[in-house]
Order: sequence, then C-alpha cells, then structure tokens
Amino acid sequence: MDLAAASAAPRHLLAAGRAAETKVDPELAGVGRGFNMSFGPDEEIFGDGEDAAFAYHVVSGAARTFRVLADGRRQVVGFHLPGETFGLEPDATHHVSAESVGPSEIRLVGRKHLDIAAQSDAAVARWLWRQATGELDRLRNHMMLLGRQSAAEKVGAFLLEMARRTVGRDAVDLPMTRMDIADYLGLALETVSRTLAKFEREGVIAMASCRRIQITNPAALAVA
Amino acid sequence: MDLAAASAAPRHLLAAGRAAETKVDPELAGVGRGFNMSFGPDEEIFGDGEDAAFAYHVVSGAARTFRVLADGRRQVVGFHLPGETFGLEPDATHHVSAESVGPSEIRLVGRKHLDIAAQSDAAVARWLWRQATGELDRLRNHMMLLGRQSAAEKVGAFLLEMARRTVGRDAVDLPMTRMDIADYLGLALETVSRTLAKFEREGVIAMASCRRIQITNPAALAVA
DNA sequence: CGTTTTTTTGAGAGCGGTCAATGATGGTGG
DNA sequence: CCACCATCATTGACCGCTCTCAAAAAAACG
Repeated sequence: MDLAAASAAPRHLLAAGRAAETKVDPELAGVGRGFNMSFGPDEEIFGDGEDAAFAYHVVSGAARTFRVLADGRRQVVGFHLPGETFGLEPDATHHVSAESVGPSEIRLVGRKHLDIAAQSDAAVARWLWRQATGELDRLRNHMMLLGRQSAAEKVGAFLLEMARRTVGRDAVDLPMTRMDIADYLGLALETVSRTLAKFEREGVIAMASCRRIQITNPAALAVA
Repeated sequence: MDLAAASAAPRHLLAAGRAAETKVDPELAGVGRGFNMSFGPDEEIFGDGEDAAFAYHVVSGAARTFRVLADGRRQVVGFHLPGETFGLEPDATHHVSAESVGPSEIRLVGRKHLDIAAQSDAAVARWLWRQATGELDRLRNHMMLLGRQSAAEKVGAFLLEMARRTVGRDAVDLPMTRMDIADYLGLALETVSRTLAKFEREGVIAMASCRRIQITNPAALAVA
C-alpha cells in the first residue's frame, strides 16, 4: 500500500559502496529527530550490553554486528549495508556489539521517538514489526549456513546474499575483510581466500580486485 | 513424580519425560481459550510456511523446531521442554517446522486471543515481549555455538544448556535422539556419540542410560 | 617509496565426516 | 514370558576437508 516503494524497489541505492546519497526509509525519515554520525574504520558504534537507545540506519559505508567469546573468537552476526537498519532490540539492551567496517555515515534515531511515532503512525509500527521479523529470519538463515554446509557452500551463499542486497547487479563489492567474512561464515580466513580462488579458477566468479567480485555463474553458487 | 519440586521451580516438572501435570505460564493461562492436544513421536505440530495461528506451550514431552534444506539436510533450530512456549512469530507465518520428539501434550492458544489479552493486560504484553527477546537471544547463542566451536565444546554447551533448563539438577534427561542433537549442533550423530563417550571416559559425565546423563564436572564442559 | 595491513598460496596435521559393523533398547506378537 | 524385529546408539577404520603455521605477494597508507 503506502509502502509499495519500500518493498518493491527496496532500500539499497549504492551501486558500488562508494559514499553517495542514500534514501532513508520513509518510515524512519518521518520520525524526524534523528542525527547523523561519521565513524572511522573499526570504530565502535555500540557495545554488547549497553542500553539500546537508538536505531542505526546506514547512510553510507557498512557496519558489522558481532559477539566475542571469552577466548577472543569472534562471531560476526551480520553485515549492514546502506539503506539497512540495525541495532533495534526488543528489549532495552544491545545483545551484540557493532563496529563500522570502513568509514561510514550512520543516522541515529532515538528509540523513544520511534515508539512515539509508531503509536500515531501505523506505517511506522508496521515497519518496526517488519524489522523484527526480518532480523529473526536472517538469523535463522544464517544458522542454516553455519551448521550444515561446506566451505564452498558457505562462501557461495554469502556471495549470493551480498549480490541480492546490491543494486548494481553486475558486480558485488565487499567492504569487509576476508577475516570479517571468515568470522561471519565460521571459517578460517585462509579458507575463504582459497574458496574464492577456486571459484575464480572454475570460472564461476571474476575478481576485478579482491574487494570487487563479478558473479559469472550464479547457479554454480546455489546450494546443491 | 515429585510435585513438591514442581512448586519450588514452576516451569519444569518432568524428572524423566513421563507425562505429568505442568503449570502453564500464568500469563498464558490467564488468556483462557486454549486447548490441549496430544502428539505422537515425530508427529508434525506445524509446518514451515503455514499460518501461525497459535502459540504452542509444552505441557509434557518435548518438541523440536527445524528447517530442512532442499537436499534433506536438517538444522534443528531449538528444543522445547515442558513449561516453554514456541511457535510465536512476529508475523503471521511460521518460518520453521515443528514436530513432537516423543509423545507429548501441547497446549495451543490462539494468537488472536493472545493479542486481545495483551491489549488489556500489561503482564501478558510484557510476557509476549520477553518471549521475542528470549528467542532472539537463544538464536544468537546458538549461532555462536554453530560457527566457532569444536565438537567437544558444542556437546558440552548443549549438556549445560539442557541442565540449566532442567529442575532435577542431579541428572539431565534427553528426550531427543543422537541424530536430533547432531542436527542441532551441526555435527554427525557419530561425533555426538563419540564425544559423549569421551566425556564419560574422562569422568566429566556419567551415563545412567544413553538418555539420562549425570554431569559430574560441569566446569570441564564450559567454554575455554 | 617505505611501512603496514591485507590477501594469497603452500605444506602438513588433525578433527570430524562417511561407511560399515556390532551392541542395546523397546515394542509386538507368538 | 520369551523370541523377534525395528530403531537407536556405539565403536572402528579410513579419508578428506578445513585449520594451523608459515611465508610471499599485493594492496593500502602516509
């Protein structure tokens, strides 16, 4: 209905991950009261356990959310690209940490304002709901990946997911390091690198640079 | 069975998986309008993609929620023990399938009734909120397990988790098969069996039967 | 242009998966 | 009550994938 634009041609504007203007979700923009912040590479955006006072909307760049185990092992929970929102928790506390991947521009909107807006504006309320659903679904899909698939399947699924979230269909651009990808997929970074090399040898992908990947044969990346 | 223990710690009654009366969450009970159903071993409770018309509350027995990949590989998303509720989705559709593990008694409460009750009763609303938070957290913890840990750490964490959710502290009882556990942890069932055997050789656990495990040295199971 | 970080590539080992056989367990019917 | 059968669990042997360690190559940065 009123959200047709948002759902049909979703929220990703960036063709190549270079800083550019991105449209903010109309529901989020309507709330007003937000403000933008710039973050440098690897800079903390919020920490696990802190109060969740804001929703974070990526304007440009990218963010990662993650948890660390006591011994330092890290599990990246998700990557967040321009046009996407993260950091919304059902309760008042963050259960993951968040960092900027490269330099990024993030728009912060106070939770309080969001909740108020949701009460008077059904579209905002629906949007909040959809965020929660989407996050749950993302997590379950991610779990499928982590638990039962080979390295090739994991990396393949990752590439397809990134491609899906990128408008410039021709080439996926990866703002994150191999290490980030490895911690996202539950692999060693060397395995990620090797798997990509294998895909390239097989002619499934072409790498313009190590951060810019052309998917030549998407079908070969899909799960068996 | 011992009902005294039940009143001390309301949620879990079953010492040994035998049918017994379990107290329903007060918030859920207050809604009324629910009804009970019995399920046989491996019987479907609901399917992935179906309408999510009910909340499912385990009275006795146990349930598993899971997803299957096209090629048959299965990822168990969660086990649900007496006193726990599952099948609540933020939107109107199930995103996992659910089956009864053994014979079980499940109480179904219509979502519509829940939503109505939540509007007039703040306690019910809070309870719904807490369910969502808990599920999100469970999923993220599960992800940590799947991605970055060894078989021993996975099985250890699983045992500790089951112990935490069991009132009869002395011994954990596992209603599910080794296959179920394997699909939950992202391992082969043989690996689960071997790991349990190793724990027993090391004196960390004692197995009264293969479904009933005594944790002798919990510290040895905790993550490094 | 030197320095640092990131990525690639190699060699080797170990963990866990697969295949296969044996041992328990529980339910059913003679 | 016991024999039988189906299911589940255990154990063994072996192999391959992925991790670890190590070093070179490439890219990013000042």
